[in-house]
Amino acid sequence: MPEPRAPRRDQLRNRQRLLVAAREAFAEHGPEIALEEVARRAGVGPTTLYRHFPAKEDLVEAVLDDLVTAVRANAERVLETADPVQGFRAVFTQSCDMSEQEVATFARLAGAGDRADEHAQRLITAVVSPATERLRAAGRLRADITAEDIATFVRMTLTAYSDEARAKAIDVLLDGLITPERAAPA
Amino acid sequence: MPEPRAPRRDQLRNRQRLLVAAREAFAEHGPEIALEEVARRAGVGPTTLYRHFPAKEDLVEAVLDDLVTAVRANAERVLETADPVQGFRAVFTQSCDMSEQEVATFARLAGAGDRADEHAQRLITAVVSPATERLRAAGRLRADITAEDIATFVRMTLTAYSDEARAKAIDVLLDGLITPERAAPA
DNA sequence: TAGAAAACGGAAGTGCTACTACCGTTTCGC
DNA sequence: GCGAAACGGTAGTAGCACTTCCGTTTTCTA
Repeated sequence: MPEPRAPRRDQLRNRQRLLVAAREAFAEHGPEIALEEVARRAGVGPTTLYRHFPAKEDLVEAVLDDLVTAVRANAERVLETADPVQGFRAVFTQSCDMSEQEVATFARLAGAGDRADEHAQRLITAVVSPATERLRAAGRLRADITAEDIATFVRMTLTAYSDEARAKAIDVLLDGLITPERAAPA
Repeated sequence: MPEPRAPRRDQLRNRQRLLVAAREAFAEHGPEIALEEVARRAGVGPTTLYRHFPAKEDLVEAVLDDLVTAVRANAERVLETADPVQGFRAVFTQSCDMSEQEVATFARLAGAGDRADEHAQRLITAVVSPATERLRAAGRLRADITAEDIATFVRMTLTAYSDEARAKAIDVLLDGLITPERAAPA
């Protein structure tokens, strides 16, 4: 069977423009904004938008992917240098502490329907999994806590109203999740 | 000026029917359900629904009020009998641990727009405030935590996916929020 | 219990939005 | 340069929030 042809440049360019426009539009107006407005901002026709993202939820998921990309890269970099506890703290904190606009956008999108919710959960789980497992291997993770749980906690903190409340929640959760160092094993 | 006439019986009855129907409908289908369907379930005409709740958000807020009523009564009863720490634990836990259906409904509604979000926050703050202040007065509340913060935490836990993850979050948060008893004061 | 006041039901209509279908035109890859 | 693929625009469908109008029924009250 023949190799499928590589995607055209204008296709990639338009997809990118749509993602950027959607991200901005969602940040300003939330997911209620009309898709035609997103298309107009991106400088493409409505049909092009629907060609790339057949349903609104597809666009929302793609924007969520976009938002998480930077966070994930950061998490991987941190894990290479920090010890398990500090690495976990950093990943957990900065997964919760994206820029204020990003947090607002993410929270609004993650609450925009079951499908977006689940997608956000999957994305965050992938981000926090390595740091969580490393913490567990070091014997410093509270018992019975899974990476899924951690992702849920992160997602929860994103729904906090103020940065202040979010910071407090992060603090309390971290305190409870990281167990104290035990005496050196035999 | 003359006393305004008392509300008619059919008005009150229809309002109640609408609230019950809306609660069920929201629980089953989330807030996306069409209002005409809610009216049909309640056995009233669409115009009657709009007379009682001019905007969909008004209906959502009213249902939230309804859902919180039982929880609040429970909280007040608990506070009269339990000591500050146990009272706080009970209020916090059962504010998070409504019946599974109630939690699902509440979470879906509380995420249904900014206005619903803020309303939910206000309601929960009112419920947890007394228990929080009593815990603070007993010197057992973590520093810098306000009743608003507690309400935020409770609301956060409602967005957890599974009952299991919610239970874990409650556990971790309670551990972090209640400070250990200090030596007897001078 | 009569009569006014108020709530009701139904139908029709507005405006917005997600999404589809069609089709001539432009842009790209080979 | 040629064919395939993506594009843009227009028109249309369907669903939903919300409004208006109006004749009918229910309820309160004197």
